[in-house]
Amino acid sequence: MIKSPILQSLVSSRDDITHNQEAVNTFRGKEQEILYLLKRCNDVDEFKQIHARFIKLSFLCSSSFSASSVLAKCAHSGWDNSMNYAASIFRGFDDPCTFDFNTMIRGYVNETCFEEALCVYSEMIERGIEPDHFTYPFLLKACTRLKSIREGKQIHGHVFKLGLDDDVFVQNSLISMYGRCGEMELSSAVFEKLEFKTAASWSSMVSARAAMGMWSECLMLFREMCREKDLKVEESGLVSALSACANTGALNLGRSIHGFLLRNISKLNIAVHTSLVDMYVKCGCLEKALHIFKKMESRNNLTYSAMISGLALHGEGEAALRMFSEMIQEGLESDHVVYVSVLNACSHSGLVKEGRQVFKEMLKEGKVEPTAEHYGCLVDLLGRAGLLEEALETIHSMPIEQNDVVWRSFLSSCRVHQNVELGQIAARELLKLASHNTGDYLLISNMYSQAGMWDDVARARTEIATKGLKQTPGFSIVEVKGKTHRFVSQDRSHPRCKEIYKMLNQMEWQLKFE
DNA sequence: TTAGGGTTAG
Repeated sequence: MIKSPILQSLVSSRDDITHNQEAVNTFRGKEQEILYLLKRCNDVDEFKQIHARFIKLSFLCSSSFSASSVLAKCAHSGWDNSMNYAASIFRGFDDPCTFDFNTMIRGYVNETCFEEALCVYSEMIERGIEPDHFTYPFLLKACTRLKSIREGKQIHGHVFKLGLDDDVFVQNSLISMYGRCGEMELSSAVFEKLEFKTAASWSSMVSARAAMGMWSECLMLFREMCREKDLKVEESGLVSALSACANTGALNLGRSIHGFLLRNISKLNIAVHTSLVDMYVKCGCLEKALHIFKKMESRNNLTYSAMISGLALHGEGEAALRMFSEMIQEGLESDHVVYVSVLNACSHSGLVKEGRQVFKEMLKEGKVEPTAEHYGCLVDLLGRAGLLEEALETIHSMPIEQNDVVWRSFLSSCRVHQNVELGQIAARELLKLASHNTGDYLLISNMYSQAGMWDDVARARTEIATKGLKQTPGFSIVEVKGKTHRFVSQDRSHPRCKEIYKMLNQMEWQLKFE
């Protein structure tokens, strides 16, 4: 029983056709109509049935154009297993053209099957099909995601040989590929050679630095970009810059970008809003972040995880849990990042019961596979609350590999709660996993010194010295009234150092009292 | 058919 009107129309067209020239002519006339219907079809089963009819009819006469269109429709549909089906169509082609190879590469990249995309490209080269300027942006994206710099460089060579190195899309893809693979000099070299630097070229440079966590370089480039005349600054570059502001505490610049966005873009999209929320939250303006969040027309998981982790950062664990409930009520499904944010919020607000419950529900639902991050949060939650035995049991119950972070978190809790016996277990496991980490030896040494075990302190310190390890002091940055202040651990160089440490002592005392 | 964007443990 065929319910679909589209299929009914096709069946009647097939019934009319007989194996003669008249039928062929009829089909030729129908071909465009079939392609039109195929393009409009939104359902995988419907597509498969139409495709089956298409095959039956097309042995009479089919243009490679039609076949390529069918393949493209399938490869870019986003349906479940669409690429498997697309591959079966593709394998049926005797002489796939450049467009067909591009379709397959693009399809695989969109489905995050990057290695498959590279394999299709290899086959393309082996079969002597010449790539074009559409091939490389997709392919370079695959290299970027795989961090395959070796393949990326080889492909750059092909681009050069084929004379496609003057295509602006290919150039920008190269900038992005090199930048995100950590090859900043090569990325800049491609950028500097550009005859016309477009908004996307700048954006590729800025966002690659943001993706690598090079926040100050990112902002430097962003400022340079803003000085360019006749350049229409687009949202993507601004989003990366906002991310850099968030991570460096550059509130003033973040505010300016927000102002620029409001003045120049009529309707801000969800990504821009999310980065604004994140920027305000990380720069200390929780209320402003909440205001933007509440005014948003629609929100997704990324928006919620930014807001939930923001609330956690500000010590608002219960509000973070309420936000999580709202997200579920809004019909969104929690993903692994949101769970990390929620568990983290519980951990930092001492919400042990709630955190346990969230973790239990996550396992019960089974939609999100627990990762080391989730276990890390749970161990941290239990450890901070002094439930060291339960934290240790949690580590032992992990169905995945225990990593250094989990043991470090547990060790830290053992130190805080002065349990040297369990701390020694953690220290042993940690040193097995991550050697040459100065911070770990210091953590171990501090634990022993608190317990007055001076021989063990000396052993840990000797270990640091004999291994020649050096510790980079940690720091935090805050911007107050347009001025950036950096607080480096143990730093005494500030002119008002005495007052700062007096205030810190006072705060510590008050916290202990509370 | 093509480039560039947001969230996450310790």
